[in-house]
Amino acid sequence: MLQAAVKIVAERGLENLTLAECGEAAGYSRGLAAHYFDSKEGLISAIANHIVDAYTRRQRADRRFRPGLSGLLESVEYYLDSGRSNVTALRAFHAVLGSALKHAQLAASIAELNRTSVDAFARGIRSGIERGEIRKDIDPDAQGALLLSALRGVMTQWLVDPDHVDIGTIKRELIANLRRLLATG
Amino acid sequence: MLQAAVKIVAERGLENLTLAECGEAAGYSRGLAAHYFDSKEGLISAIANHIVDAYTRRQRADRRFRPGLSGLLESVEYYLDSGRSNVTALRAFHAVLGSALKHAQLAASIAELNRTSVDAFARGIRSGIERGEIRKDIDPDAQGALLLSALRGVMTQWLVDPDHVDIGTIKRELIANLRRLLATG
Amino acid sequence: MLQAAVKIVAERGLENLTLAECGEAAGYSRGLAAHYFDSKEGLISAIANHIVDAYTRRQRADRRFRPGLSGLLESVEYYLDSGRSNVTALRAFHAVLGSALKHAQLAASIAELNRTSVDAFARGIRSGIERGEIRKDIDPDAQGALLLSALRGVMTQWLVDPDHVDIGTIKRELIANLRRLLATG
Amino acid sequence: MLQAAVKIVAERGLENLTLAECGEAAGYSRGLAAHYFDSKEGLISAIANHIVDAYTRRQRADRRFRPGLSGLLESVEYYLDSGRSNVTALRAFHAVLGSALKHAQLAASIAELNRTSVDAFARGIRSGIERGEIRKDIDPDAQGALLLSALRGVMTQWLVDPDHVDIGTIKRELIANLRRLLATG
DNA sequence: AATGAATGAGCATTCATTCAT
DNA sequence: GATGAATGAATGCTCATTCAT
Repeated sequence: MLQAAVKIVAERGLENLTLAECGEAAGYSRGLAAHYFDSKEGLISAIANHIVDAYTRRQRADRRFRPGLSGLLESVEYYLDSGRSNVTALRAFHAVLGSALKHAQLAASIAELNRTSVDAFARGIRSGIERGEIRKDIDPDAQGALLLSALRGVMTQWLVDPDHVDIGTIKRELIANLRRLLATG
Repeated sequence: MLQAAVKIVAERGLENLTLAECGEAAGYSRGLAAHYFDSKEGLISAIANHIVDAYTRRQRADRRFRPGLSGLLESVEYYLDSGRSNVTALRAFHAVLGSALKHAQLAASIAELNRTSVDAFARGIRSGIERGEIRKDIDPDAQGALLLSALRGVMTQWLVDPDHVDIGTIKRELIANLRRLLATG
Repeated sequence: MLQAAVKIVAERGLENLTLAECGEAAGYSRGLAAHYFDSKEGLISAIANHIVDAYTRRQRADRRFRPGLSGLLESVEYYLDSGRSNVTALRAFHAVLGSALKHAQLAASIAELNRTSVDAFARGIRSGIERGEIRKDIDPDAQGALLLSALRGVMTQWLVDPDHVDIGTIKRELIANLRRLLATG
Repeated sequence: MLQAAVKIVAERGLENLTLAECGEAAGYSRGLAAHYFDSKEGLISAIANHIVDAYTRRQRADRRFRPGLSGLLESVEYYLDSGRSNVTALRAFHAVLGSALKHAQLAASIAELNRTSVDAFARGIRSGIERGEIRKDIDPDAQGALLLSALRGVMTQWLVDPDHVDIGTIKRELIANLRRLLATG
């Protein structure tokens, strides 16, 4: 039933999903979603977690982050490519991100997701520093926050206007930026 | 009446605003908003435009973008500082951004806003290139898109978790990044 | 709309009245009752007060309590006769009395009604004492409570089984009781 | 399971008891009550009978009605005292009485209960008459109905407003009334 | 220009009921 | 004997919408 809901969330957002529609889209009765999730809030919470989990799991399941600068750059490329090739999951994920501020419960788990994501980039940067591939005079945490912002922001712009946002060009430019910014010597 | 609605949108999002509440919050009757805006969609459209206008107007009203690299860096600083000092407007603006995908009408105007914003940064970069302050081998449009992404993304992370996102540090790091990336020589 | 609801309450009780049915029974739309009374609780409260008011108003509107023992006996007779001749109002009134324990709000106003009703009988007794028609060695308040109990209890028994409860005989017996109990000498 | 339901009925009334809650309150599954009682109506019927039985059994179990006037007065005292000392059973019993009018099935058994109760008092009176302790010129059935009304009505008033209804005083006054009314000579 | 009455659709929620273990 | 999954109807509640003034 969760999977059936992802598509609806991708199309119309988290709060426009109704309990009845959720049950019917999964091939069950109108009342089943309410029976399982107890309340609208419970449904939103469950769906949101599922969407976030599915999105982040995909990022990591297919490929392990490799250490060092090249691993970081690969993960950046992969982030942009996988988003572009799976629009439904991307839209659903961004719908959840956009609803975080309206639901205290969601805000907490999105805040945690953000910290985890920033941390993953920061760890990649630190491993590059240890290897001598990345310069020491930068702040890994701040750079991680900026990198996550850039990646999500590019996808946001692309979702709202795919014809005028060239992910390919932007991706190349971002990779070049990172090389210039981070690479030693 | 528009102003009274901004606060509500900042707190509960664009679609959770009701026509009656909108009228009453402005000190009028429950029916006035419906009378003015005809329909819910009309209200959403008007409020969204007002929020976007108010937000972008603020960015430009106080100060004119100065040309060249230093003007670009100033505008970056100003973006982050003004967002942090006016949370209501910031939340309302991001609420509108987050609702863009669910409303075809909104999507068009947000897409235009994005193009305009990216363009403003791109023009700043080009003016820096003309002055010889910014290197030539970068793509001004892609860099504009990345810069806008970074700025909005940082504010998004801060809104959802202000205690764990240090805008000051990130701002310094971003400015340093831009100097390294863009400056000639 | 209140009047239309009384009949339903008399037939099926206070809590089995639905907002939609209430509006339709009054010749309006299904949603009007909710619009007027805001909530189910508001409806119950309004209807209950109206039923109690209508019942007690009838008791006093038609005839003023006359002072002294004869006035008291007249009011006792009238209570039993008017209940028997207006079954709908009686059933509605007893439905409200029976629901008092389940609704804190109702409990308070029924408690007040009880005090007022007991007081009215107590005052009648005291006026009889002053006139020398009623003996002094009784407790007017306790007698008032007992009298109210008897009157309501008789009607309750009659409502549930009209064929086996002979109000006429009981009324005569009650009047005779009161003469023997209260009369001086 | 029946016992577990009595408490709920005492608190929230007969029809606000749900089948699932009934099973869970007894420490079983949500579905057991439905399995035992088949339907909601079956549950209400069973619970109501159990409550009435438990209440009347208590009245008679501890003590046998003794014959004559003194036995009658004792039973009156016991009715008021036992109700006051076991509020849950009293509330549950009155909840059933109050629901009688809404359920044809219940109405029949409550009508029978009323006849039986009135009859018990009438028999007590008749035994007093036979002994020469109670005057002959009264109607035992009507007096029984009035006595039952008084007892139940006092408890009803006390339940809804225990602070303003003094059962002790009323009890003494009622006993005195009965002596004056019924005693020969 | 502004208000308020009235409507009706949409949705969350509760709960009796059925059915398969 | 007992449990749990699943259904669908009933209902309270919110709101956009319309209309009359």
